Amino acid sequence: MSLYLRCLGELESAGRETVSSKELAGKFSISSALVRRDLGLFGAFGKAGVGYEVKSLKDALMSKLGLKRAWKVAIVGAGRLGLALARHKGLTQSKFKIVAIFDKAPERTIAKRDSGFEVLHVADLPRTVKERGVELGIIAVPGANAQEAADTIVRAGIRGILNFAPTHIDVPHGVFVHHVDFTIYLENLAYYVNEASHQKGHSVDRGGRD
Amino acid sequence: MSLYLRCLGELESAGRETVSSKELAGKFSISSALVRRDLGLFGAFGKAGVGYEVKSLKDALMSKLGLKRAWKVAIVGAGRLGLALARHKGLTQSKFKIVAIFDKAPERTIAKRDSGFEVLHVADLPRTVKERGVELGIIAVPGANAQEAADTIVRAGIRGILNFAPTHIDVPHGVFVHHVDFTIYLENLAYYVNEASHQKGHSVDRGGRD
DNA sequence: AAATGTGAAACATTTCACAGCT
DNA sequence: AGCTGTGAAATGTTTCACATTT
Repeated sequence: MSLYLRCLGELESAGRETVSSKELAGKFSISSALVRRDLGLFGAFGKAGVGYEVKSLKDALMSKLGLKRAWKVAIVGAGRLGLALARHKGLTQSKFKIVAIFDKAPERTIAKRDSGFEVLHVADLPRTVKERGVELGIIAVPGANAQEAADTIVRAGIRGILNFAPTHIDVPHGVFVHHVDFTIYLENLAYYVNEASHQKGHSVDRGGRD
Repeated sequence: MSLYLRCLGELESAGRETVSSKELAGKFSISSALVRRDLGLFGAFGKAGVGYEVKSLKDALMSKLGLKRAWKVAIVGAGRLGLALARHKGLTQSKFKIVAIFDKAPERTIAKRDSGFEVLHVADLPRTVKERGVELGIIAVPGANAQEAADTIVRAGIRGILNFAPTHIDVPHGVFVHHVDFTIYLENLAYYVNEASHQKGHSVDRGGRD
């Protein structure tokens, strides 16, 4: 639930000192009780009658989520998507630092005529991962090469993978994968839009509570 | 649960005629009973002693999910990400057809020197959406412009949005949004990797059942 | 007065276990 | 024999409601 974190960041830069469970609950359409329980899992910080101190709560969450430090990330696949991710504001402004980009054919990627990214050959991956201390990997290769890419980075010692290829990848026990599948997201949207147009007046968001 | 659909597609192209709930369950590490219940929601198709006929089950799912026809999609934002999505194999090979790409400054996008995508000005969006019958929208603009982009496409009549900007967007009731936030995905991975390295031998995947 | 933290209730999801079909 | 479909149990999640703290 790092959504809370995002929210706290916004509140902090808006200059807020404290926030109540009720207010946080409102932003996600959940009950205030659930917010209190969730935050309780991180070792309770609220003051009765006042709420939670934004700054220290954010701090506690970041500790718990392992975000007090930067994480080094490598991208495999320097095609359009890989390069787009490398320069995506959401990432460049986060705790996640892209420290290397690999491709099977670095000399043929658009990185050359693009903004001068240094794209390394996958053959250099194991060594580079070790040298630069890479901890997470992003797979942005075509589906047909995804498993191969996964095998390579797992062998290099990476234990967290964000997979953008439209294919399921198998990894050994102890390695974590999050699969980002655009098509599935669109299918879900299509489903809801479809339903909504059939049954008029139907609602997915049950409206506010509390 | 369009994950089943993906699975059935694979089975079909592998030439399989039937599949049991047990086999499907294995692919997702859930119980076979749950698979049967899920599929039951779509109006039961299995034959006792045999299993489900792959082809007709896939067909039924596609009907239910509104995927018997193609869906027309527009992308707002012709930056690196927008164009990468437009050409992404996962999408181009799906039921979702990108029929227009918009940008505030189409003449400055890399589309010109790129593969000759026709990028339209956002001013043309309302008209084009109507003319081409666009039903879903993808937002691939910087965070600062995301809300503005959302307002524009909602006003044009689109009711399903896939948001790639690292910002929450507000939409009226009846419009569906799926937010794709790379940073949150990485934060989750970081959390798991962090946990796993602390408590040795910890497992997230409880292992196979059935 | 306004909020937290939490036991107990309500609700939702998942699995067990088995009758019944092919 | 092998599988489905489903009541009933088990488990997990969310909310209610209230005693307690500032």
